[in-house]
Amino acid sequence: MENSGIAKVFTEIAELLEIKGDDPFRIRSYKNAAMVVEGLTQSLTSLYEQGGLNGIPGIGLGLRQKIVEMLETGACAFHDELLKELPAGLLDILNVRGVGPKKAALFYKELGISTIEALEKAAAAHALAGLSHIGKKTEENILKGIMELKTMTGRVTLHSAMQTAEAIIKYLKKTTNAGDVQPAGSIRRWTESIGDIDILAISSEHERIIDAFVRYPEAKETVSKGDTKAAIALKNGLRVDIRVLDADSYGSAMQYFTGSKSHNVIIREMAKKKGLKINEYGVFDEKTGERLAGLTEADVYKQIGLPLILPEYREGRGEIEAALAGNLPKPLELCDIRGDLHCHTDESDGAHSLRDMAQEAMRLGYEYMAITDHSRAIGVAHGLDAKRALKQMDEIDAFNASLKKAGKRFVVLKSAEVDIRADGTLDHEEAVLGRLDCVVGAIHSGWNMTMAEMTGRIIKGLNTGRIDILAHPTGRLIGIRSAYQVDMNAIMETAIMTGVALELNSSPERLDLNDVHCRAAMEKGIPVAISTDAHSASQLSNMTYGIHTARRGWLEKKNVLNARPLKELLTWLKKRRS
DNA sequence: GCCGTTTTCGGCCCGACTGTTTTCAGTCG
Repeated sequence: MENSGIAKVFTEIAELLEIKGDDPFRIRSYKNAAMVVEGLTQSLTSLYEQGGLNGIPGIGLGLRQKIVEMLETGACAFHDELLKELPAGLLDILNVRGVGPKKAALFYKELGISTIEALEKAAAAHALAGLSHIGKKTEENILKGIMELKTMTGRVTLHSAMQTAEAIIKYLKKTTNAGDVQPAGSIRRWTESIGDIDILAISSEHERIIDAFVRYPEAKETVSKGDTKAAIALKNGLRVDIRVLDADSYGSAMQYFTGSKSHNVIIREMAKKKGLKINEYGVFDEKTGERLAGLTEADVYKQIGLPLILPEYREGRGEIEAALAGNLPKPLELCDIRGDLHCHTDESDGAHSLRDMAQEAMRLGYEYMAITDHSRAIGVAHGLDAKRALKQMDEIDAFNASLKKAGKRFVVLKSAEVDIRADGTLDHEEAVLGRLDCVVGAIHSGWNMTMAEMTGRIIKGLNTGRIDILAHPTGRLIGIRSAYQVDMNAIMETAIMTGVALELNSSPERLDLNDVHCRAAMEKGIPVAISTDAHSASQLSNMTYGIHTARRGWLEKKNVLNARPLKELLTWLKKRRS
């Protein structure tokens, strides 16, 4: 079993125990374990083989035994037992907004409801009202919740959520006198996809802000509305939460509202041990009630003996332990990037010429860029055959010469995004490969290959010794296409052996490597190339998404191939060719 | 079920909003 499968079992156990009304703290342990497993940089299988299952925080004896059981047998007896007691359909019912474990248990016990369809029927027939604490309004909300589930857009890319958030913030600033309105939550942590948008507004006129918010023209309905918080559902299906607080609570409010939940739970536990209480209003002495901090986030962290932890690190994945030990990564900055190593021109499927792309790269302050047009296997992208590739290289040489003559300190690297064919061979001949400064290998076909086939294909490609960077290593498109089946651990081991760098593709639809893979690469000492895969000049600025994803993976400047100055990069490339 | 310079037993984050109630349970983040 893979980590994600094990995490899913733990989540389901937690949910089933909730429906059963089990000990809430036991439930929390299972939920926490699911998140811990999800954030591990190594597969549990390999940890188990190396005897490394001990010492994972949040995984004690009981959970460890269940992990071993799942690795050895592929199933968890406790999970199976619970599913014999309770129908699996109850887990679906929990996805209906407004229905939690208590109501699901009530409907099941009293009416035998165990599927969403049955729940919908019962609500429509007014069979629910009359049960304890259930009235007409609850029935309406359940029907609404089911409708919402059916038409749900699901999660959206960070990029799309940011645009929506910006529009709402602009509207609020225009229509009210809010001092400060900012995105918080997962947007501020730069998670790869967003389930709902969180906005924090600082103002003393709470009511005015809330009123304006629920009247937002793109809002389909008001989900909830109170004195300090409200929620709306947008016409596009996204949900937006707002919280309005006074200026002196800015730091604590931002800290609270940025999350993540697991990070905040740890922070508050730490505070409690120190006799403090942290909420969105500030940090308080638990005994005297005296307010000790709240104006800035740094003050909040300082009260519990921590330095300010950047939002990207706040996932409850060891950042607090690292902060205590003074081992937090030095945050990567956009200005650390010296060049882009994956860009297309109108020679293949890009929109702009070599010259236009280079000019934009220079404007961004880069020292270099690699032009990586497709190889011929990508027919739809007008991929280059040997003749065209060699001709493009001549053009790049001439262009570089003209830059040098003009006194410009900028170099275009002769490069290509070469397909690794289904049989593991490369889609350019030696005459082309031998003349390139930098070779980016990529998979663009055969999505249905088995894990063994795909992994073998990529490993064979890397073992040709011709590939310098493996582009978008898992091939996923966020919310559109899941990653192909591939053993990333084996790929990384091959990358170490062959000295190949892995790409963090900064396109908001890709972000591939993802954060967890980035961290694994960092731990293994594999250099990561943060590239945009730009198909137009403006897409070169997608680098920002790569930077923040890299931060989420704890990458530092020293881990990033294209944070190296040109001279060092060329030395690295040359060494690989000798 | 986890965890420990207050504890190996007894703790385990915190608050807002809704709908159902006559003071609060359930849900959510």
